[in-house]
Amino acid sequence: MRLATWNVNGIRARHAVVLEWLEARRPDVLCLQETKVEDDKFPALAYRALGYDVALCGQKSYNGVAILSRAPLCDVTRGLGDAVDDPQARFLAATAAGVRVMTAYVPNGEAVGSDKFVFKLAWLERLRAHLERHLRPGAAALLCGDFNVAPAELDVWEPRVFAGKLLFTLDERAALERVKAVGLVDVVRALHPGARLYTWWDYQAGAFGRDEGLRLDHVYVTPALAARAAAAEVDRATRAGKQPSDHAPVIVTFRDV
DNA sequence: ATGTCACATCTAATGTGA
Repeated sequence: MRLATWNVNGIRARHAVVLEWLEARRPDVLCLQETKVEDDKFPALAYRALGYDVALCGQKSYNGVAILSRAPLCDVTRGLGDAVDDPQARFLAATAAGVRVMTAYVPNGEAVGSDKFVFKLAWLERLRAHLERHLRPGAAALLCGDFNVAPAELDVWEPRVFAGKLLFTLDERAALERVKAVGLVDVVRALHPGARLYTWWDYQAGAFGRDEGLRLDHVYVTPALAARAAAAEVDRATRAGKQPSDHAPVIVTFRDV
């Protein structure tokens, strides 16, 4: 299985780019974040025409996640399924070819210490609790998406600039670490220890040209899947191309899945 | 230095969110 995750920053604004990319790269599964559209306005027909099944969890204007899969999707669940009354469309899970695929768009947090920052930390804890309820030891499962957290110094272009800043605070990194600690492996980092593999660059100030990026998009997998991980890449060419999202696709290949 | 996008709204310039 070849799986990709991509924060597209608006599926309608990115439709032509995503279609062209899908035709060229043909991943088995593509998880999308920040689709920014209600489900009945998602351009699902075009993806179905390319042979992809489509599962959606969207809303008007903001957030929104989707899973596209060449194998039929089953057991689709939307949201974290806890007691919190939360209208934000940020989590979707479905099973594709026997693999439980979960995708998340973690809140950005706006500013350190803000209400949205507090919500972000609480959301990560809710995500951890969801995984604890649903992940089974030995299962083939993965959690991918835009986590809006750079886990380590290697994942920010200048650690001194980012110390204590949004996306890199110790609180955010600890909350993400607790998610991972349910029993998941950061498979891109496992395959590329020591590599600078940014996935997001600010649209402003020529950040991409200067390679001033952050690694915010991650693929976490169970040990069963980690053992089958053969390759991982960040598709920087797409970020460099026309009408880019500010995030690049991350692609992971698993053998015998 | 601010530098950019996407989306919504009293369809044109502005606010919100990232």
